[in-house]
Amino acid sequence: MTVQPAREHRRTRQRAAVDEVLDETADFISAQELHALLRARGAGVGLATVYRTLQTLADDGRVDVLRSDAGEAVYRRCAREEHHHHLVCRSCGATVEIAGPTVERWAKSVADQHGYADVSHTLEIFGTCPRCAA
Amino acid sequence: MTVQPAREHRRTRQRAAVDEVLDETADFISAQELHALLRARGAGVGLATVYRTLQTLADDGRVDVLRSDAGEAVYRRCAREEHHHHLVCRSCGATVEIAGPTVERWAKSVADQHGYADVSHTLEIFGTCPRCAA
DNA sequence: ATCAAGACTGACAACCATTGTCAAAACCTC
DNA sequence: GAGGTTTTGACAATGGTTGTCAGTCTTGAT
Repeated sequence: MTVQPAREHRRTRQRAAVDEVLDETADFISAQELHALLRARGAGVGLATVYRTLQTLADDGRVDVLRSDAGEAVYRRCAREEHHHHLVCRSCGATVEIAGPTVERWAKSVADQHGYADVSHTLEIFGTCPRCAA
Repeated sequence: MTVQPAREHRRTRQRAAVDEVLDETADFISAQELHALLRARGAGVGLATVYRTLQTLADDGRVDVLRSDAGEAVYRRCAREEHHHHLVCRSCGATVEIAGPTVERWAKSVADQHGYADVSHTLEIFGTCPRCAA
């Protein structure tokens, strides 16, 4: 078997459209919002397709997913590939990516202490950004 | 005992029932599960009431809420009142409460660095507990 | 006890994000 | 192009959660 870099999915107009929106959008966006945006923009894409595309991207680690307070899943294309966290503005959604080796180690050690294996964790920080606080 | 600091809600059979289940349950439980459990136990309580009761408890900070991977809200009565986190078994749900002053400070400082005010954060650790790993 | 006021309840409908379905369309390889 | 596979999209179905509203229960006062 030849080395398969990562061409597992086909390039289609719909996926390109979703990708484009993700590139232009700095903040987390929900599948519904993305769908509405595409429709408004003329390049309509089926809702189911939007969901499938986002899910695929998330599975491949190409976008980050987290849950809004309402429990809705929101997506965002992130700059760094490695594991990281987010500092999100509660008011406008402005997001800063955070790398926290300290926390990673801490989480690991806490889990070890209690004998938990296969550890993963979620960590998001919320606050009011400088612009919204003004 | 005459001093009633915060009797904002009435005591009813239904709320007592929900409370009881929460006391007996060490792991996070969903509203649906709680409702089924009550029904099976004979002390039926309306589903809407279960939801309302849990929401009220959560608002009052009497139970912790977090979202399962499926996006379902799950509830748990916690031992400590102060802010803390959880180490949850991915398989059986066994939960350990964790206090992490280090993380609290870290989160605060990260937020400060970026000028974010009014900071809060969510942090949960998932893993496989010793018993499930066996 | 009794009562009135209003908080609480529950069966059911309504919501809404998300997923399943499946025939038609798009795509790639030969 | 032809054939086989992947993708799409309109629509139905699912499932957790919230809204509704008339009837019931608590509570504090009488």
